[in-house]
Amino acid sequence: MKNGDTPETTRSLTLRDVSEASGVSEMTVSRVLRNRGDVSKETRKKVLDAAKRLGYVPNKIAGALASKRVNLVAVVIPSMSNMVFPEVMSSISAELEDTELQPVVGLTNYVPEQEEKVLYEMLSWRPSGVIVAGLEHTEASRAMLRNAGIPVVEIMDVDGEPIDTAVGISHRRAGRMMAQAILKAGYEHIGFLGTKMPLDHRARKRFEGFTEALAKAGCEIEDQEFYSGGSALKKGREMTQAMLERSPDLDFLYFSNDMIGAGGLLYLREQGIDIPGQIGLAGFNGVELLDGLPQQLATMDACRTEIGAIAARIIADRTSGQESEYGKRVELTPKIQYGETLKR
Amino acid sequence: MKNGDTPETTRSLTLRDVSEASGVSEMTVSRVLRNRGDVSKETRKKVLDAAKRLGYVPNKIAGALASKRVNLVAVVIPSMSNMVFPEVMSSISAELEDTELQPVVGLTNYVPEQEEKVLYEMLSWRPSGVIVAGLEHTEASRAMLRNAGIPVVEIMDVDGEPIDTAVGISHRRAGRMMAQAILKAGYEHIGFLGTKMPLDHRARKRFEGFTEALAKAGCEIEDQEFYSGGSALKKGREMTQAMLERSPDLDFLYFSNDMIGAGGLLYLREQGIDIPGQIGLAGFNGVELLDGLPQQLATMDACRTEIGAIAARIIADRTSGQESEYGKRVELTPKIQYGETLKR
DNA sequence: CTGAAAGCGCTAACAA
DNA sequence: TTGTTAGCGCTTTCAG
Repeated sequence: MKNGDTPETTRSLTLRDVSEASGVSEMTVSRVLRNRGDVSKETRKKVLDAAKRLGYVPNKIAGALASKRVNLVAVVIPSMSNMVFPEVMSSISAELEDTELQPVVGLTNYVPEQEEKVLYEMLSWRPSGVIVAGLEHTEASRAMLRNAGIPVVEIMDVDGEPIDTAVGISHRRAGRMMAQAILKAGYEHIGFLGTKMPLDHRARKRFEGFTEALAKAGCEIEDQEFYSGGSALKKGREMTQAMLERSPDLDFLYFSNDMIGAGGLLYLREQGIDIPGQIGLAGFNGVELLDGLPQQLATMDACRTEIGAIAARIIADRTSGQESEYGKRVELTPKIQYGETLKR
Repeated sequence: MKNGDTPETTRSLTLRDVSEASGVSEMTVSRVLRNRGDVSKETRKKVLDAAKRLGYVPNKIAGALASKRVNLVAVVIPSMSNMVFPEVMSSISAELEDTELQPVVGLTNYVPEQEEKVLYEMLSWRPSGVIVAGLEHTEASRAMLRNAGIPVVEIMDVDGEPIDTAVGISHRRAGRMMAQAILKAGYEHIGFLGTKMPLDHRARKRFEGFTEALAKAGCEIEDQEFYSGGSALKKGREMTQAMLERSPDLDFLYFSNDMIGAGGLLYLREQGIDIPGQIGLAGFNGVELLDGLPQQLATMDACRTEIGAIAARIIADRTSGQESEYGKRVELTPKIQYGETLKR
């Protein structure tokens, strides 16, 4: 003991070190550190003191191997750049806050093969559950998830067959709802502006639902334009300008997300165009950002916060062996927010 | 074998299962699966086939314990709600892409005690390195990090004493630079609008640098206002309105972030105020979002992308035993973007 | 209330 | 090129 308490070596401290420093068996030290079983007040104190003095940090790797319990929840999402996903992450984190569980993120960039790799990677840590965005996966991914023997919650979308449990909204229905609202308001010449992302299935489904509902009313999209990359706000501006120069008769623009919608809104106002009289606008997502624009953009809430919370809750419940109050498919209902750019 | 290949049990497959299924020793199976050592083509194939057929997913917990190597990098940041952090995350992820390393995030909500907890939690997984936002930590956190025996990179800020390595900008200097640019442009009556976050040390330092540089020129902030929560764009509007009603003589507003700056900008334009003639504006962060506003807001790039990339590189280099090209303190230089709201 | 023994699933190090 | 033997640091289980 004469050379002090600071370990000069690079080797991490072990239970054994604490055991020796406190004169208590490893087993009891372990019990104290995990608050398990009965330990006398004195031994408890001895152990805690020693652990703190040495700066002991337990090794979860070893713990997990021995106990076969890993308190991690794998969360697999496309990206961090689309504000939507950090937001679900936040709500998952919040919901898991007062459980033992800890979320761990993996990114797929919307590429199925990358998703497969990430899932493999994450499953090899034997997490307690998986939350993954979307219902579309490679067959290998589905097999992995099915065989993992842990709860799997697919989020954001319910249009499809879940592996285990799905929590989200129907994007097809969301598209349909918006189409109906637009038609009901009397708009007839509709343009669509979106992202060029064949692998964004939710955007695709919204688009399909949208055109389908229009078709049912004998209406058709008269112009459309897709972008990729760059500042969404700016793209919204540019695309709106381009589209209106090309198709000046349009009286409504449906944007696949709020940011490009906001860009279009700013542009049209600058042109002195009357919104929603001359042209109506709508976006999608209901991002908080919209509060503060000169005019409130019509949009539709994607229920991201509830989705994250419910998904996390399902994993937490199933992990702790509780009967979950949710079924195999939890469909939330997005609400249209008319804002000030869509007549009622 | 007659009951098929799909495991009905909940127990995960082990190396041993693959070993038995392929008639090759566990050790060799392990070698094949990790591409280590020489293995004959045939055995390799046998093993790979068996592994794929069974759907074997290696157990990294056991692997890590045995090899004492964990390819995780702990990334500890305040939150996901401030776009800035998902952005650094993205660049860390990208930089780590073609290494063995995998980032794992932990959130602190700007609370030092929570940071301490998160660090403890993460360190207990024995990661290969830690990237943590900021230089301010509890003494216990610093001790943990110091004793962890792994590379620790503190990011976003260099104003202070790093535990190991710091990569970022000097926010004090950033504040000073902006003050100088504003004075040089001839503005004299300056208001400050920011977030009410005593624990956001970077914002605080910018503010300090800002007022310090003003003071040196015999100038003083004439009004200030702080907000918390809500839509930043909207808050920017409201605060700007409130401040100008209170202090109509101001000729410059310095916002602590771009979103509230954008709110202010939109509001002032609606009021028909001449920017930057009558009033100048500046924000901070250089978020891409700004492209697309009716007028380009003056701001200052916080170098987030480079910071993430460099931090990740440092960890990757040190982990692979390479000599890193970076020193103990990497100070990047933010550049003022004058945009169209600050006279030159 | 405390301790001793066994082993989680894998890999390092050595042997064949 | 392949296999064998010991653990990695902890927890489970069972005995005191």
